[in-house]
Amino acid sequence: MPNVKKPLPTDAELSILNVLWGKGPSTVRAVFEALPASAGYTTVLKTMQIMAEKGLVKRDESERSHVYRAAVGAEATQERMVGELIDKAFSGSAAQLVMRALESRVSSKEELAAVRALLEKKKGGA
Amino acid sequence: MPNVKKPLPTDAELSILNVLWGKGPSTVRAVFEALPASAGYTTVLKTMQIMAEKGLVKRDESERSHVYRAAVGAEATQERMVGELIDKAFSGSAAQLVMRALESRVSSKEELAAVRALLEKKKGGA
DNA sequence: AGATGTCAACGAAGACCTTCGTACATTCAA
DNA sequence: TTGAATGTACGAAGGTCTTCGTTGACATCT
Repeated sequence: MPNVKKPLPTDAELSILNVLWGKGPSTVRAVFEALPASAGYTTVLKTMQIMAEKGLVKRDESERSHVYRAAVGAEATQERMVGELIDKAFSGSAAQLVMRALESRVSSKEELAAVRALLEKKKGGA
Repeated sequence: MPNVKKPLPTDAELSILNVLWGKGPSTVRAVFEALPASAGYTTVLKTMQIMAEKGLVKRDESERSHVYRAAVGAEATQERMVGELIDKAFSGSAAQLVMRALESRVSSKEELAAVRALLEKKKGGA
């Protein structure tokens, strides 16, 4: 389906995608109001227009207030961004990145348990 | 000692830091030749000069060929970069990033074992 | 109808990054 | 001493990203 390679989102674009992923299809105003206190309305609008050009979001223009929805998945995007960081900063070693993240950031018991469970699954599985 | 906050390295800067971290203090030419096939010599030089201004590297000018060494640690830099990604793309959850990395990238038995060992240490420790 | 508010569109500015041409100094060899 | 090689320094171009002012269309309220 994705016949064209979509670029990774920039910082501003990612913060907008986070809103769309959380709230579903939204108008520019809704996104603008959901954002902490960042930029002005026209800045958000402009960024979303650029995102539409890039294919990161789809736009429904049937109403006067256009409705935008994410055109890239959260998981796929996270995966690509992590992969990029692994290649750039960890010589391609996912395990190194994982250990650096676990060492430097405290995680709750529940989160650590989830990671352990995933590791067990990988052990048993492939 | 780091009285000023050093910015995170850009992509080109990070590739240079990777060389310095691996080979130790080096001249521009040595770095240039260690880099895959990326940019021209003056591009590498310019980038390293900018890095010196930013405080990412230190420069020894006592010889005609200046010798540069990394002024930021590999681990600390990796830690900050991972942290930034966690905040931007994973709502601050390190565990989520870890799981995404483990799911999407194959790791060797040894690497997975190392991650498990780290988790056990965290379990027993704090 | 006229005033007011909301919206998309456009253009441009400012910051940063990457790239490289050019200039100038130094070293070394013929 | 002249010329080639090697080095730093400088400046500028081209790209991307973020930001926002302004404009014109449309809607709504009085």
